[in-house]
Amino acid sequence: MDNDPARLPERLRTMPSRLLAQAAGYAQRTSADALAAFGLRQHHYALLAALTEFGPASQSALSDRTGIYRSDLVGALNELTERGLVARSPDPDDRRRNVVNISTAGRQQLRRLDTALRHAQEQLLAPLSGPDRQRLLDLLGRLLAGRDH
Amino acid sequence: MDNDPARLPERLRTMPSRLLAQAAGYAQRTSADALAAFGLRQHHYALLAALTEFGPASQSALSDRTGIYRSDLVGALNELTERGLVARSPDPDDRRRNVVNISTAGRQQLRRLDTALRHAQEQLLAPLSGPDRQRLLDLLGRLLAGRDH
DNA sequence: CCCATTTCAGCTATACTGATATGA
DNA sequence: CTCATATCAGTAGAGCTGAAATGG
Repeated sequence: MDNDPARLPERLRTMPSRLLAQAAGYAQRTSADALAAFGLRQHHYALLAALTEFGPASQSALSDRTGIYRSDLVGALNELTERGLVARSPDPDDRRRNVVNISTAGRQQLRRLDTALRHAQEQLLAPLSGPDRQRLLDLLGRLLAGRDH
Repeated sequence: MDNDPARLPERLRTMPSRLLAQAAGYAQRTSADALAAFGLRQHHYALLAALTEFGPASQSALSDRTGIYRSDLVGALNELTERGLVARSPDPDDRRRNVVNISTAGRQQLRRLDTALRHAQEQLLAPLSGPDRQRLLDLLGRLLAGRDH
């Protein structure tokens, strides 16, 4: 039998990319759970956020503003449309495009999601003091700013 | 046309779980690329690491020691076996079990992977000073230590 | 009988690629 | 003709669930 405590190999325990992955996985799970209570996923939230903050946009612009691939956007927008949270209409100025608008219901839903996500982040960061939270965000920001790819 | 710089909604830019996800994604990509040069993935590395650090083990024990699900382990071990990096043999003491061993070639490969991953982590952390790297790892560790799920 | 181990078959959310039809 | 847009089809790695077969 294996009565050993579940040890992790040192190589894995100390690898920065692993630690980051674990922390991010935990964070994603926490946020995803909060959104799942509304039957939505991260893509949906990102789209609602982009639409309220920047106004109506083409799918191409939404892709740029959320980082969601154009191909994945189609499905996410279909789901938001089914739920009445956004509306797609053809752009009269350029008939290749759709103009996507957030609805009143979409704005209301976004407010609820904001609250739920605020709680999720709070729970997530609970082990860290205010200054430590800021330090963490700062360090992550600097890590990302230094990317080459 | 959309000549706007690719702005991100503030909600997304400032959400801790998003920042973490982005940093982790970048880190994972960097490590995965290093492993892909050898035709391997993270699961393979984790398994080779567990086998060298803790010695031969059943698949069940390997699952505990790497966090890889038993169902996913099967395929990863098949691939390692095909490449001659590990060997599976039935456990004489418990015929439900396989004993997995790392081969000499597996040990050699692991050394090469270690080197490649060391470079990847170095590149990843390049924007941070030594003390800042330590602070980041410490903060992530504390975040993970405070989990409830 | 119940429990552990391995394997198989499947699903999910996310990231990503390539092809196609339509229109600028 | 070339380029942009939206859509569709498909791939990939990783996390996860459930069921089946075998054996303790």
